[in-house]
Amino acid sequence: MTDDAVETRRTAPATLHDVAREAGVSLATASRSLNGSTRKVNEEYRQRVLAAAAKLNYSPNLSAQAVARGSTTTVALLVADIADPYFSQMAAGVVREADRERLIVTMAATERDTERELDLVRTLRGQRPRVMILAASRREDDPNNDALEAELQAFESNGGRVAFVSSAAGAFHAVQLDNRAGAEALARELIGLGYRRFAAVTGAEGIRTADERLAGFRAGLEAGGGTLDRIVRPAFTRDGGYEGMTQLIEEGLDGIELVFAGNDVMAVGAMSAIRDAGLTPGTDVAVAGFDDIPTVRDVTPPLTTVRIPLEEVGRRALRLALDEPGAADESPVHTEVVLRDSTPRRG
Amino acid sequence: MTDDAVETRRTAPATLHDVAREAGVSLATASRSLNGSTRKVNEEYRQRVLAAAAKLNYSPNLSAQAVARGSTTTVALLVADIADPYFSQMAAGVVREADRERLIVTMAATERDTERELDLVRTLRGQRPRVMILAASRREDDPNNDALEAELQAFESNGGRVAFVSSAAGAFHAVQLDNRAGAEALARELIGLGYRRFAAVTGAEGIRTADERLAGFRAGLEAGGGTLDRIVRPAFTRDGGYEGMTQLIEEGLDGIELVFAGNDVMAVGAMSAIRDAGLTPGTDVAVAGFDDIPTVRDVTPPLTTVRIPLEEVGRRALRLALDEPGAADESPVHTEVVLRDSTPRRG
DNA sequence: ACACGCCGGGAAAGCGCTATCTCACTACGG
DNA sequence: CCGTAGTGAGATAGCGCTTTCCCGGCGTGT
Repeated sequence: MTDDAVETRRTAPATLHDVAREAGVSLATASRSLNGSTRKVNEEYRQRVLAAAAKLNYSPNLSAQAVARGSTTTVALLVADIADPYFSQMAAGVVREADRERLIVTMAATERDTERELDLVRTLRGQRPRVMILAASRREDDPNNDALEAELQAFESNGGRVAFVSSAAGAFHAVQLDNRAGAEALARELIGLGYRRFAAVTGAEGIRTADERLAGFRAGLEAGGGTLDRIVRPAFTRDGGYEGMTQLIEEGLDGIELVFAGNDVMAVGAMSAIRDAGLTPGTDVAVAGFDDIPTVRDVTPPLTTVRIPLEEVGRRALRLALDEPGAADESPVHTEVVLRDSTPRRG
Repeated sequence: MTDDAVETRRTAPATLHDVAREAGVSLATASRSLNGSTRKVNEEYRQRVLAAAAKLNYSPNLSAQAVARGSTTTVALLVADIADPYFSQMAAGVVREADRERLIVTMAATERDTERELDLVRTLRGQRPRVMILAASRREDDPNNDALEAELQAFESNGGRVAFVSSAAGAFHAVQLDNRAGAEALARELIGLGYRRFAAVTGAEGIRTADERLAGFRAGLEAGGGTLDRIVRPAFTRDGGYEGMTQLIEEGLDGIELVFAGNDVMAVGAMSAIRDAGLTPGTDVAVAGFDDIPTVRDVTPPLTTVRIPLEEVGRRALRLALDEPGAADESPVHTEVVLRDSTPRRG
């Protein structure tokens, strides 16, 4: 009694060869019947092949097809953190659009480590995906940037397509998020609501997204006569927001009316910190974020933020990579200030 | 002047053959040098091959490897909705564990459509993944269940591994979520806090997760002398929660002290509905959820819920599929009631 | 000194497919 | 009635790899 006898009989998957034999046709005919070949095939044969395939529970081996065809049906997606709503919303968009194109998405997380990112790009390149979408946040001065660019360049010159999600992506196509303009518009609106004295809680210097948003916000304030009195730069995460806000409170808010968080998860963390300090967000100190992740409608008070249509961003990233260069819409994604109760009009 | 001349020279990726030629060794030696073969290869040759590979920016074609080896390094993951934190947290766990094993994750979303799910399983089977993880919610009586089971059975008999995330998965391995016990424990605790009259807002009948949680909750109440006065069953989503709660309020809460939502996103929606109706969640009517997604710490008041370690669930699902049968830990995942301010002690 | 095993490189046979090429067969115009 | 285009099925040459299998060269024991 061998081990094999114990578990369910393990059989190799049916191959096209098996199907052809079962149907009594040649390999070529079987292949032509099962996937839209240009060649016509006698209807009777076709039916025989289809029946045989069904009978044998045939499932075409995508790897073999990829090797034979010299191209895959795969899209690779790189994000910083899958559990972060910012990225998971985007990923949902990519997956949805990929599905429409009957493409399969492989997903990896850089965990915000550029070394890892480079590694992942190298590995994923082995898949020969049609497209690689890089949505993980870029850092300005990273030592790995050059290597990454080289790797992607190689990928493109081998016929792959690259799409970034970011504001600028060097030589590559990108879905442009106009962080600067969005933050600037937000600042103006807040000034309009009567705020004058601000602080910012945002990610470390060098994270491009964080830098751009801060710069835009500052520009908007200056134009309107507001002042950015304090800036803290903890991690670009929910806990970073909490921590940064706590620090701000401990050092004394003295007069700060509104805290601008570099993204929504930070804003949410900041609100918790405010509350834990015995203050009321919105009333004692206003809070604004960026992204408009779903959660922020449900916190109290609902958060003022800059809306980015994240799912659409994901979809557009894929389209951008798939469509003929030129045909694709490379205009910046439309962002929009959404005022909610976390920034009440100031008496 | 051809089109080719316009864009960057498009060259085929370097093949192992190219590397071998460049290094002046045979194909076999190149192959053996570049991936941990059992066979030893002369250190000098090895270095030559490595250098050649680096020079040519060689990236092994994973599809070709898969065909030649007859096995892949892929894991397929099916979830209902990637943007839903419940699933994205789990996905993050799967991806992390997969990364540890140097496996690549391909991800698809069923959008809660069992037809699609079946389709996706069929497609993904073509990848010949080592593992398929099905985390999308099961429905009790779905007409596609048999076909799905057959498909998975075929996959397993071809040497693939299947792991479900759910309470029961027929013949397949599963990471068990003890929804029933969790909900029952929650009910007991709530009774202990002084609540007696309850309503439930949960997903449609037939969604196994929803049914089990409701049954458990009911059992807990009965044991403790509480009553479940009303049940509404909208969609199993945030908006469903909002809608269900609105309905409850419109029909009159008369005496209901606490609303149990079938999951956290529903609870969050319900809290918004309560607030939009001019009431205060926690004070006017208490709310409890299930899952403990990150968001619920940050809503006001923080939500009482049953904690599921979602990331761990994802990791365990992969381990379960990868490890030798028997070696894997198939005990139900530990759930834990987390009392927060949305259910203050009563009277 | 010689047979014998071991070591490790190279040739080559696949892996499951696709796509090109071949070729028997039909149909049709001159 | 023959030559010539189509047609469409089948044979086959790959695709980029891995992994046998073969074989020459070396070290050892007698």
